[in-house]
Amino acid sequence: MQTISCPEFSLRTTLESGQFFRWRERDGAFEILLRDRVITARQDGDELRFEGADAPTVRRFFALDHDLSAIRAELARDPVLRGPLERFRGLRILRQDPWECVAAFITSAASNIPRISRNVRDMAARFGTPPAFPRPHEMGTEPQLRALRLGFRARYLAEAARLARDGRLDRLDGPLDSVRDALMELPGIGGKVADCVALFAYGRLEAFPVDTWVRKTMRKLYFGGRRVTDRRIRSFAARRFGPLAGYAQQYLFVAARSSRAESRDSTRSPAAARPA
DNA sequence: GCCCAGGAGATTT
DNA sequence: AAATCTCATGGG
Repeated sequence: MQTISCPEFSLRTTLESGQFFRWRERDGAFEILLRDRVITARQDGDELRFEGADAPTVRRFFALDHDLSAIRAELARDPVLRGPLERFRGLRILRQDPWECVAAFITSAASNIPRISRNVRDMAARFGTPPAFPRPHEMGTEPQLRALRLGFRARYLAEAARLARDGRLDRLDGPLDSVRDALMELPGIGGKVADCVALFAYGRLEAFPVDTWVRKTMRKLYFGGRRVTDRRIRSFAARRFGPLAGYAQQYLFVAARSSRAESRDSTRSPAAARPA
């Protein structure tokens, strides 16, 4: 068991923010599957206690090198973000493995976080070398993936694995738009998933993934409820949040999702109220 | 039964 | 360039 200092960090908020799916809470600790490692971690204030990997690996994955105080200060210049920044204090953008991130977000199409987690777990159990997620050359065929109930995503995953095996995820750098275009050459990766991978795996903090929740909340908060194209939302975010757009996006995303959960909890009628 | 879900891709308008 | 359909599956 090791301990490292982790000021301005919330392990729980970060893991629960829907950017990474290979973790679970168990016996009061978090079990995190990082590449071929099982990391058990527990946060106690500004200290992170963990085992299963070395400190540099853990610091890099949790992006403890990001100056979150400075990021928050900069983004808090926008009054709209102050609530989310405070409420979800300590949320960081992780550094994930590119292929795992690609596979996870291909499955994310028209899905939801619990189901994505299950899909990722199923693929790992079926094709990987436990506890690692399958490398591209280990991935199953389309029929094998369909058997895991991945639906129309099965073909995308099988083909994307082939391209990843050919090195199509290697050395992606340069302007964000060129990284995006390179990612979008893989089937099942459109603009939104490309931005997720750029942000969560390639450390491109200026990427601004526009999903259904971000679209909804951006319309409401910045466009007077008018409907706008995703392209316009992205260019607005680039201008307004600059190189930290991705951080802004993640705080907006969790805030939008939590307000949904609250309204659902308060409006759902108890089972007893249902006619028998 | 209907609707929506961290969409993408193809087709139509 | 925007609107519309389809693609599978699961949960509310």
